[in-house]
Amino acid sequence: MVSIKDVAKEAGVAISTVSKVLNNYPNVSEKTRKKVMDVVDQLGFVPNAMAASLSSKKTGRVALLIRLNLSTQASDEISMQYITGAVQRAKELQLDVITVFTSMIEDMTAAEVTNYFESQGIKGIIVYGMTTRDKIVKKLIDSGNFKMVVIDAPMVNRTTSSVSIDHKKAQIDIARKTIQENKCKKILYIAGEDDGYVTAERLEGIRELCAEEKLKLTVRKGHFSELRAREITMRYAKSNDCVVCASDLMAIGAMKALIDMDIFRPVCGFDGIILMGYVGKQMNTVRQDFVKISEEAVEELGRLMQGQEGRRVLMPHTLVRIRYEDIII
Amino acid sequence: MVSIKDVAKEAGVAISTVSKVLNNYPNVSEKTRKKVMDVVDQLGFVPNAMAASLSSKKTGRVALLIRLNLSTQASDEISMQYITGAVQRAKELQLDVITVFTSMIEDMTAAEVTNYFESQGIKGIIVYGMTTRDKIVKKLIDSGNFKMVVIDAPMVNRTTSSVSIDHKKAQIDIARKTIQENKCKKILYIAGEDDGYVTAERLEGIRELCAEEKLKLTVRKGHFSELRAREITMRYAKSNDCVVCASDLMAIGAMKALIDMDIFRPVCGFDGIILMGYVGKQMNTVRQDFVKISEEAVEELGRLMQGQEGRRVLMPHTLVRIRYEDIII
DNA sequence: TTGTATGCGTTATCAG
DNA sequence: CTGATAACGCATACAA
Repeated sequence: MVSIKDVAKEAGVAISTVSKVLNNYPNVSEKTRKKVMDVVDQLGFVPNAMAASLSSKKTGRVALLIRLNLSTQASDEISMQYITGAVQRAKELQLDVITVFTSMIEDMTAAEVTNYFESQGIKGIIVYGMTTRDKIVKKLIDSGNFKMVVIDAPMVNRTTSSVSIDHKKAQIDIARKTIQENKCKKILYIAGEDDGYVTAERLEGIRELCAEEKLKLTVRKGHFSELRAREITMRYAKSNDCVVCASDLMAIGAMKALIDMDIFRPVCGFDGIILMGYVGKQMNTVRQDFVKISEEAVEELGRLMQGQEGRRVLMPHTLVRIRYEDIII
Repeated sequence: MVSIKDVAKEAGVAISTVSKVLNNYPNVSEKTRKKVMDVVDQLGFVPNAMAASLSSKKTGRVALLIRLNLSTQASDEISMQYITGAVQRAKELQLDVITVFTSMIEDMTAAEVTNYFESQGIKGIIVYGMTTRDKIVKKLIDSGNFKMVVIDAPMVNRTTSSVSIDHKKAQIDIARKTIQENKCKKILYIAGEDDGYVTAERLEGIRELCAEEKLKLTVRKGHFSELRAREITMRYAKSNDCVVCASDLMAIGAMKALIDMDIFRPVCGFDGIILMGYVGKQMNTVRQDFVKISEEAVEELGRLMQGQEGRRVLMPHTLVRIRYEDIII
């Protein structure tokens, strides 16, 4: 393995000079800079990241903390897009990411998790799918030991930023569109999980809309489960004229139930997953760009690691209808 | 951050002694071992992985080299399961993984990729979705610089193992089952991509079966594309009585085409993705356990890193029918 | 502007 | 069995 020493020798300069060139120090003559860079290119030298971080106490390592909800198709799709966005942007920012699933740390204490991450040289963490019950993540955030970015949870402090779409507004937008298109009066809302931060925000949205528009609102908890949504629809759809769901998966469950019941009710979902194109009936849904959200999270983490303070970052959403013709490739 | 020095001081021994305890060296008295371990637990000490690998020249870092085919639902699901299996097993084996997409290295030379991985302390690589056109990966394998495990491609040498199901046999199994159940005589086979290793193996399987059973066989290339499969089905299904597809996605495309054509032909797929449950019509398919395959790949990589030679590892497959009732949660 | 020397947290070699 | 001490590859304060 070619080291900085080899480069120094070959270029006829001191190790520290090579280091300075590599790290863009100001006080290096253009001549030596070029000489060094030539040798670097010639030898194909790439600094040993381990040694560099050991010496400088700085690393570019960040962890992606991902909750594997269930093995539903939907969450796989979303998780993969999160990972894709993060890994790509990280590469561009010269960061390297390691992927960690919450299941792997859930039997550790916060101190153990901290030690583990620190031993791995991890300086930043992006949290996907945090719930109100995540005590360990909460402690990590409060400790200030790591720079953190939390997706979809309103955690902000000096070392923590949040990145998400405006869930409340998105829920209002998609529900209003669906309701207006079909002139609905009685809304069945199938909500998500109690412990999800987004559940509360979306619920607030639909409540506000229904109050404003003087619509009758029935709320049931679907726990982001397709099956539960199906059951709820079977039971309550007849006495309502619209089914608003807090996730696409639940919207699919509801729609399939309606088909089986042989009645029509407009249904809208949330997330914009491709699966929506396979159900047969088109539905309105909120499209979140999970890749972009994750890219932005990495970028925000980069800013935090450069000393900036935590803040709330809002990402745009769009209203779409996913058709089979659009997704088939 | 608590270091080995702190532990040594607290335990009243030398740094080297602590190191020996940590690395299970033989020549340490039980008494000092316990004394040291107590302090380790008490201080919550975890060795700095960077420093350790810098010193020992050993690391437990492996890279997952993943090809993002297209943003089709199917490949997201499969990729995510690969990642899940790898990350989980890696954690158990005390390895840490970094995720790399082939798109990120495709504009580099093999030498650059090697330098990059070496600079990151990566000793092993698992390759998912290698094609016959992957020159860089091929060079990586031939160079012997890394221990490698290749999924679904028959690359084996001293430092390289392959892990996969028996694609030929699986294709024969699923096709035979479908053909027998429906007493078919004329088979339309929609194959995958020319540059995929599995494509050739599966094709060999269906050819062998048709020759053996004296069935008429028509082969068309679907390029793993749902749309292409649809088009092929539209054109050739009427003159055949069975559609065998080299992937579930193509099977879905074929089935939807048949429904639109309003004719019935038995269709079978390959992979066992959950999406199959959403199409309405049940189909036979080969189920691959991608999580287990990836776990096995990590384990095999571990063996290689411990000095064992490369070999071919075959994983089991099963024949299934995916119904909506089974996947809804 | 360049070079020398020290240290980062470990492992490993070699005396004791 | 235990303890100094020299690497590992690099960054950096300081000297030249």
